Amino acid sequence: MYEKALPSPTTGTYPLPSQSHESSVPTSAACKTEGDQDDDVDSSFMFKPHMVPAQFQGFSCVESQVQDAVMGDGDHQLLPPVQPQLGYDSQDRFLRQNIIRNFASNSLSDMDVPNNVMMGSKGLALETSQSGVATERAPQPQEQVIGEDMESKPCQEVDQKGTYSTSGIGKPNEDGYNWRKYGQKHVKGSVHPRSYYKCTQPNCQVKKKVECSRDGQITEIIYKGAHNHPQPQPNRRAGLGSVYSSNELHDIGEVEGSYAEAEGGSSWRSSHPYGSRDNIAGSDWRTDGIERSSSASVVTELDDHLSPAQGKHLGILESVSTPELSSTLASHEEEEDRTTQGSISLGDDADDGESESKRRSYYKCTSAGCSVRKHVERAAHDLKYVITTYEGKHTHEVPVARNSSHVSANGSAGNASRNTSIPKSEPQYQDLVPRFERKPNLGNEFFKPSHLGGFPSDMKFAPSACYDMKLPPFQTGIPCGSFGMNSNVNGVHYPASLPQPVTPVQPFLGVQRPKEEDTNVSWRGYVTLLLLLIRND
DNA sequence: AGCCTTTGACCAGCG
DNA sequence: TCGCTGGTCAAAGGC
Repeated sequence: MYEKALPSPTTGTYPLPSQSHESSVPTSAACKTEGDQDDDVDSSFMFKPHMVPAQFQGFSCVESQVQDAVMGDGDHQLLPPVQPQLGYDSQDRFLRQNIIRNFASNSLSDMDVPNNVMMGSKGLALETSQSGVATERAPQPQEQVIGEDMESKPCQEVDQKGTYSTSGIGKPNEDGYNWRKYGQKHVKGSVHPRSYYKCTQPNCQVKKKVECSRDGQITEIIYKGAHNHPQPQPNRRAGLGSVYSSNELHDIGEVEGSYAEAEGGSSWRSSHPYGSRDNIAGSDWRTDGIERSSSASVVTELDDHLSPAQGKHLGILESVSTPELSSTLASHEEEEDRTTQGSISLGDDADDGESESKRRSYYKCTSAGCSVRKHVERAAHDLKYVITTYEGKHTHEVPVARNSSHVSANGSAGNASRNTSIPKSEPQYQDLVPRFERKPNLGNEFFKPSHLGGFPSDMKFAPSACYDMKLPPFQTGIPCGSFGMNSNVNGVHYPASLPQPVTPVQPFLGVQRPKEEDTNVSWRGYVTLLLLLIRND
């Protein structure tokens, strides 16, 4: 089971909404290769074709093509199999497995989505930084809408009394420890019941609170305390198949994903506690706390008796791993967060890359009345992959100011006045030049704005900013031209108009940060670049 | 028999 | 002091 763990914490794991209004998107016909994929969602970080919403199929198609280009063997696995590795994010696995179950149990037809719910506009953005193998994520369910409907098909069992039953859904012991449920309450302010678990180890005082949505997804896990014992062997009757090393738990609290990337020309609010509450690079990225909707949020409460050193270690885990971010997103609240949230397993040697890979940021569009969200995360399997999931449909037009500005190579934005918290010189990031001066003739529906961030198809875009691409620098110093980029690789044709990046490229190990100029239209650049990079991966 | 979940009751903190 | 709320206890029952 774990040997097939998905490379991304949330890939292929969300119930997929109907995509009623995305009829313009090429579907399976154009991405037929997707249909050949293995049904085992665990194995290959991919989606069942019938579960892929139309708009995602578009991306899936891109990925398939890309994968063909990369692998050249017809294997449409989007990503290489993930080998079991010690220290792999247990939370990711935990959530992943949980979500996988839901994903597997939910087809599009199973979703009862009210017409007034903009689930159909959920978009999927493919982002890549260097090697360019795109990752994709299924849309996150809008728990507030779908999950609330008891009349819809709840994945979570509801017993005869109408109460929740957490049994069989995201077993709380899937983090590798054995837990005994000692209570359940319906807390105020949450639509989901909260279950209380204790570690079954005699002298272990670790507790955790788990909230599950009706569709069975764990929306929140709060750990309290630290295990004083090694992880038990997975021979218990419950939680079979959940084998997490004890040091995986150190990741549980690490949802403090803090990189953000502004796109769509909209303002975003990060739900991440470390999120870019500042107007990072010009977009209104704000944090609004732990996201509790679709994908789970996991917060670890540090036990009171944690030593200062331990607490310090936590801070290291969350900040040092992403120094760029710390430099740009630090705030007094961050310090506070560090003291209240963290990982449990304190003695582990946290791999910086691994920690970084688990950083998961949530953003909300700050435009009034606009409920669009996006979720940016780094794929767990490979830090080079950044996964952005869009949820909802913008109800407003793209802020003009953000479309009309360009970013200089050093990251300073044209609308620098909005970037008061961000150093104008941003060595970690740079535009991938050249910007497109004209539209790449992709001729692909996938790149319609409506599929890239949920903007209405009739959204107007500022041409001048259409193809700005914001990508992190590459370290290799190898000009893209040396990658042998051409318009036809492995039989995959790439539009001749695709830009030929000429800047040195470096592996992206940092965090992408939002940029004001990252308009929705720049996503085209992302996708285009994706193709370019993957060809030369 | 042991372990677990369920669930109503109880307790403590807080405004 | 009271009511609200979150957290915990413990009996009952299931597996």
